[in-house]
Amino acid sequence: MLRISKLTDYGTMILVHLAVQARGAKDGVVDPEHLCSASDVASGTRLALPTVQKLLKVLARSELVRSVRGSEGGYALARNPATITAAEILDVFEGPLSITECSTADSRCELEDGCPTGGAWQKINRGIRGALDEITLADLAHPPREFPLVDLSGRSSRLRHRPPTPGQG
Amino acid sequence: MLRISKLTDYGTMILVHLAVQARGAKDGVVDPEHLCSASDVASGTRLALPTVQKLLKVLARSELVRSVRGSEGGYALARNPATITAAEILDVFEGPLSITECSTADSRCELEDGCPTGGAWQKINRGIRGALDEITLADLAHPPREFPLVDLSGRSSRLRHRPPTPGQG
DNA sequence: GGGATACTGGACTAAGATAGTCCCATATAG
DNA sequence: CTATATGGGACTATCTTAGTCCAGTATCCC
Repeated sequence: MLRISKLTDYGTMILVHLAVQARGAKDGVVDPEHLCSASDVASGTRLALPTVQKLLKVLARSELVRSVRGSEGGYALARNPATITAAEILDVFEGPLSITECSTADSRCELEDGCPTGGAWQKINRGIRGALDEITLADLAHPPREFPLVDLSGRSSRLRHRPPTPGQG
Repeated sequence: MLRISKLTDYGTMILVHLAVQARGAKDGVVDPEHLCSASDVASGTRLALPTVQKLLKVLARSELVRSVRGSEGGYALARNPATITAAEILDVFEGPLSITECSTADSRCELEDGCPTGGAWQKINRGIRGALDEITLADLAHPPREFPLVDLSGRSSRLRHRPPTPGQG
């Protein structure tokens, strides 16, 4: 129906990984300052390293992730996961685009006469955004058991992330 | 942020056009049986004729539009616009896809351990769908002044019939 | 200071999706 | 039979996406 790109999906996985690491999932010690290198994240998420590097660069430029350069450097969340919303995450990766081009502020509609739907799409857009504002990264990073999981079928219905084959090319 | 394709947008315009025509906007006579040819729709919406033909074919195969072949044939809405939701419209053009591939039933996740976000994405998805279920084609076809509020505090309520907005006219 | 580590910025390409057009078959009215 | 319209696809340029790679810069540690 409505889609986000794979990269956005991967980026969310990365953020979840950072949140879990800050929580100290590995050794039980909570450390919000814990830095993860791109390699750490790649192995932790099983995503391809170049892809992870690319996405972390994007994240570091946003308000969501901070970076430390140099040896012993790495990435960490810039804010508490509970204050990072799904809407913000999507904005980082997909830009502030709306579901239709006309819903953005700076686009001109060449079909105004034949297009009496603009207002409605904007309404829909706001509704969607409202839904996305209600979910935080902390929610995403929590174990899924606490969530009302909808079992769609007998099969595994979790997110499918195909690890990009590190092809030669 | 989240995008629908241009074709979906065009398709919605076409549906709005059919709804307005059925309402008798042209000559003031309400006629739900009024057939519009693809050419009519193209000139009415100012979209290119081949594109309109393509989209009408898709619509005719759905439950939303019926068609009559042959001379004097054409297209008309198959149901009352108040019973056609935005979610249904998107389903016709974009398929029943969710915002992530894995939110659909028949996809398998190869990285279950690294992907603890499935439940949350589904929650987001449900919220979005709830917003889309609240808007009907009748709403889209009405002047956008007065509009029903989208409440997505809760979950998606099933198809909800809205009385035609009395403000029109 | 020098080397190793790790982020920064951007270019590049292969693959896929999208938008748009066109052709021919089929159905119906007159 | 002919004109009018829909039905079902095939087809192709174009854009977007996903993924990789390279050269540069900052920092730590010895």
